[in-house]
Parts: sequence; C-alpha cells; structure tokens
Amino acid sequence: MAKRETTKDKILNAAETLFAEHGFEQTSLRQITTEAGVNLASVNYHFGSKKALIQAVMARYLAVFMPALQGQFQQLALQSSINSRQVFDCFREPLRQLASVRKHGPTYFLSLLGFAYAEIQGHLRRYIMTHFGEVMQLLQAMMHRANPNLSPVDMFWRLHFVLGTLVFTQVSGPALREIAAADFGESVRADQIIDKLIPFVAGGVDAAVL
Amino acid sequence: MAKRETTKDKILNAAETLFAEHGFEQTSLRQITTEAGVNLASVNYHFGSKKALIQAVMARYLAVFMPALQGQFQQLALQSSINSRQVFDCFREPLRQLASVRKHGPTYFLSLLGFAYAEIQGHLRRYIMTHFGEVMQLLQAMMHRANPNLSPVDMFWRLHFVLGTLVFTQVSGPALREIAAADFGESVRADQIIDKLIPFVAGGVDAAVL
DNA sequence: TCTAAATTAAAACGCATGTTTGAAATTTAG
DNA sequence: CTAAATTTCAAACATGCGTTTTAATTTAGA
Repeated sequence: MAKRETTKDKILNAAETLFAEHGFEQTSLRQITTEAGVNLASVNYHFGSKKALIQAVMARYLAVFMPALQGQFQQLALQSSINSRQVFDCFREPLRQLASVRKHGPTYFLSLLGFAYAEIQGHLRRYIMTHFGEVMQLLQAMMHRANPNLSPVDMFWRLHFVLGTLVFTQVSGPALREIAAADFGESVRADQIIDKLIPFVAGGVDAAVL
Repeated sequence: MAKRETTKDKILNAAETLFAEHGFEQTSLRQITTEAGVNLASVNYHFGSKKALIQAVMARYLAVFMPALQGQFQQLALQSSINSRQVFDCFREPLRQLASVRKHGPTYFLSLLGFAYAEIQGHLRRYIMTHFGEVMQLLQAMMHRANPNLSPVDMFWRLHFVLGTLVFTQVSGPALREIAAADFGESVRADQIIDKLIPFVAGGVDAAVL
C-alpha cells in the first residue's frame, strides 16, 4: 500500500507548483502552507528556511534531468559528425521524462529554471556547476564539435543567449501564449513552444560571427 | 548658469541607477531617497507612487529611443531589399544616442528594459504598444520584408525569443561578464555585448522553421 | 513685505514577509 | 503500556516595505 503523503512532500509539491507559476520571491510561505494544508511553521521545521526549500524543489528535478541529459550526450558523442541542432535535440527526451516526477514536470521544470536564473542569478549556476559539472563539460564539448570554428568565448556567450531565450520564454510563457492566441487565434501548448525554440537557438548558435 | 538640480531629478537619477543595477522590486524607496539625499516622502509627493516613479524612469528613455528607432526604420524602408541583420542593426544608433540622456544611458536602458519585462511582464508591453505602436508596427513590417516566408505567428514567437535573449543578457549581464572575464581572461564591456548578440539573434530569426 | 501656495521633513501607520517560540498533540520505541 | 522523541500548531516576533499624516520651512506673487 502507498504510504500516506507526508507533510514534507505536501510542502514540496505545493511549493513547486506555486514557484513555477509565480516565481520564488512572489510566492510566500503562507501561500505554500495554505495550499499544502499544513502549518506555517512546518516549512522551517522540515527545511530550515525558504531558501533551503527552493533548493530542495530544484534538486528533485535536477537529480532526474541531469543524468538523463548526460546519457543523451554520451550517445550523441558516438557519432562521427555533430551539428548544433542535434545537441539541442538532446534536451527533448530528458525533459519529457520529467513527467514521471510530476504531472506537469516538463513545464514546471523549465519555469523553475527560468525563475531561478532570473531571480537568483549566480546561485543556480554555481549549484549546477558544482553538482553537475561533468554534464556541463559534456555540453560544451558537444557544442564545440558541432561548431569547431567558433571561439570558446563566443561559444560561451551564445550558450548563455540560448539559456536566456529559454528562460525568458518560460517565465513570460503564459502571457505570450495568451497574446499569441488573441492575435493569431492559434493557441500553442506550453510544451510545444520548445519546438519553436530549438530551430531558433540552433540558427543563432550557427550564425557567422560577423 | 545651470539651475540647481531639483529634487525630482535627484530622485529620478538615483532611482534609475539603482533600478538598472538591482531591478525594480529589489530597490526600495528608502535606498533611492538615501542615495538621492532627499526625504523619503518626497517620492510620493512628486510622483504619487513607486509604480509611477518606475514609469517616469522608463518614459524618459523611451521618449528619446523610440523616435530615433523609428527614423532608422524609415530609412531602411527605402531600400529595395532588407535582411534581418539590417533590421537589428537599426537599434545600434538609437541605443548609442542614449548616452546623451545619461552617462551610462545605453547600458542602463537595456537593463531597465530587461527588468521591466522580467518583473512586470504585461505592463511594459502594453505601455509600449499604446505609446509607440507605430514604431512596433514598423518593426513588424521590416521583419516581414526581411523574412517574407516566415508565418506571422512564427515571426511573433521569434521576435519574443529575441527580446528574451536581450532581456536576459542585460539582467544577468554583470554576472556573466564576470564569469567570462574569469574563465577566458577576456573582459567584455557592457556595450560590446550587443555586438555578440546581434549576429546571434539574426541567425535565429533567419533559421529554417523545421 | 505679507500672505498663500508649494515643498521639505520627521514620524508613524498598516501591512506582509520569514522566522522563532513554547506548548500541545502525535508517533515511535522499549 | 508508558516514556521519550518527533511533529504539529497557534501565536507572536522582528523587520522591511510603500504610503500617509501633520507640521515646519521655503518659495513665489500681489
């Protein structure tokens, strides 16, 4: 029989949803505990602080996503020739798999990533680098193989442009989808945006430097 | 003789600097008034509210930037053939001219734009659309001439990807430049990032849809 | 110069936040 | 079954925020 959902999990789930929809700073502990149906003080009891709760929410996804991404990269590395588009396509399956963590896992994770980067700039990067440095090095290696003529410093900037595009799209995703639906009568599902995103970023990375 | 700097201007200048460096919500009125050397209550006296102060800061730049951008577009429109790169290059000169508003005008303006989009998503778009709708239509027309085979809805998304890249780059600009300097020993001036950005976004917009 | 309007100033208000407290309730273990 | 450990709970705490108030001061016009 399934063990009854613990208070810690209730908090984690409620926090994740609210964080993904409204951002970290815009979400108060009172909103979270009300949504979770638990006492306010339980957050500090189980996690210590709001900051630690944020980390716990992110860690739950990164622990699934990063190894999966690493697997994709290692598989791609076997090929003799690699292009940017293939590298970015590596993100699709690991992202899709996040649905096993939570129902709207793929969407939530991207939103969380977006808010994390937008609101607590340096911290997330440091966390990813220390915990998943190997994957990031693999990404860098793949990108270099796909675009050997691009200098390391130019590649650095372009990868962060890519990240920026991703982040922004997710953070302002709901607003944009609303506008798009109103202006073009065509509604785009949240998980379809990445289909529009990947060609764009691949084209950007592959562009001539000057 | 130059009239002594008025309280209203002192507030405007201090607010602009702090907003550009830390964002709107992260900057308190107490920080602003302390930096400006004026009384706390004077913000509400002269501007009515913090929200109105934010608008005043943005309006001062937009009033200079938008007409200049419109001029660039009109000039480009005369040419028989247009590509994406030319459209994005239109932003360079108007941006450069913002140095006449304030010393670090170009950098500040982009940062403000970034924070405005990241923090108060819908509002800025609405403001720009109502006050500078003509310029935005011109931009859309230019982009369509540069890429006539791209559907309106795809163009919509790609333009917002562009905006996202710009916004993110500015918001996390200082942190990224620091990392780049540490990792590559090559320091990039804030106003040079746009040189790296324009080829990227032009490549992204011009990419094949699938 | 005198008076009325505009501006500055200090203080407090009302509210929301994350966090801590200490007792009550519950679960765990011997 | 009981005692100890864990967890829940209501309440309060400390802090920072934007805003308002009220009085003092400066400015400008008759």
